[in-house]
Amino acid sequence: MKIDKSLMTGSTMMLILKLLSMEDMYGYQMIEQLEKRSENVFTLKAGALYPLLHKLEQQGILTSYEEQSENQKMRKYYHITEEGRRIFDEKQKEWSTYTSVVNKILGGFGFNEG
Amino acid sequence: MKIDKSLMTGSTMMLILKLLSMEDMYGYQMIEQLEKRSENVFTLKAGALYPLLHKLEQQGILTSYEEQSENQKMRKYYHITEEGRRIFDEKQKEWSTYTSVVNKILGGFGFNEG
DNA sequence: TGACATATATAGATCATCTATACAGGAGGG
DNA sequence: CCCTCCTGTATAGATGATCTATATATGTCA
Repeated sequence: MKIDKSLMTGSTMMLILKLLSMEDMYGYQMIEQLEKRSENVFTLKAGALYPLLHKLEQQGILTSYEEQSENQKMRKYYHITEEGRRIFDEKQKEWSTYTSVVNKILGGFGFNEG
Repeated sequence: MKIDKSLMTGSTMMLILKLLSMEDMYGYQMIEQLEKRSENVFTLKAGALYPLLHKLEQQGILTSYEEQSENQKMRKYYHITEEGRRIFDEKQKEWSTYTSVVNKILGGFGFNEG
């Protein structure tokens, strides 16, 4: 199922941090992983990802290092910092609050409740 | 708890349609309701709401009519159309898909899964 | 040779939201 | 009396995250 792109605004960074909290990854790999793990719901574009990674690196949330792949191609791996893990925890809490509030509203309520 | 505004991008319209699927409301009332029902998580700004309502009316998702309040002040009430209810159903399904996919990714997964 | 996948990168467009501001009437305090 | 705040709707311009399009470079497969 394809979903409205505007819905994922704000959760992209959290998902990237989730991936990196498990293992170091390079950009292209993150795109593939998100697509596969989400059953094609998330098709994050390269033009959105790379600027985001650069920004997170500038903010000290990620660090990067280069490594050659088997076929001699350069890959830029990203690693989450301690600060990054702290931010990730925060984002996860925000996500939980946000979704539970929306679900509560969607669940309906009587007119005399509040 | 205050959450990142970018998270709510995309769900605002759905929440407005949810409110209107229960009863006709005027703009200011929607802002108050969302704030109250969400325990201050959603503080939708007037400058965001009114242009959105106008757009939804243009698209045939809402209709509007004017009514005087007790103190003679004009209020513009909005009513959801059949088309609007159809769109709302769609949005709810998207929301459900989106959150379950994100939660699945956040739930973690082994490295040999897919 | 030509298309396609891998891999990173930037420029400019789009779109939903924000802040700031405007108008207008009523309530309350200094 | 004036100032501020609350109700109520509205628009202009800024912001910020994402998009599309494009660029570069190499490897593979037909």
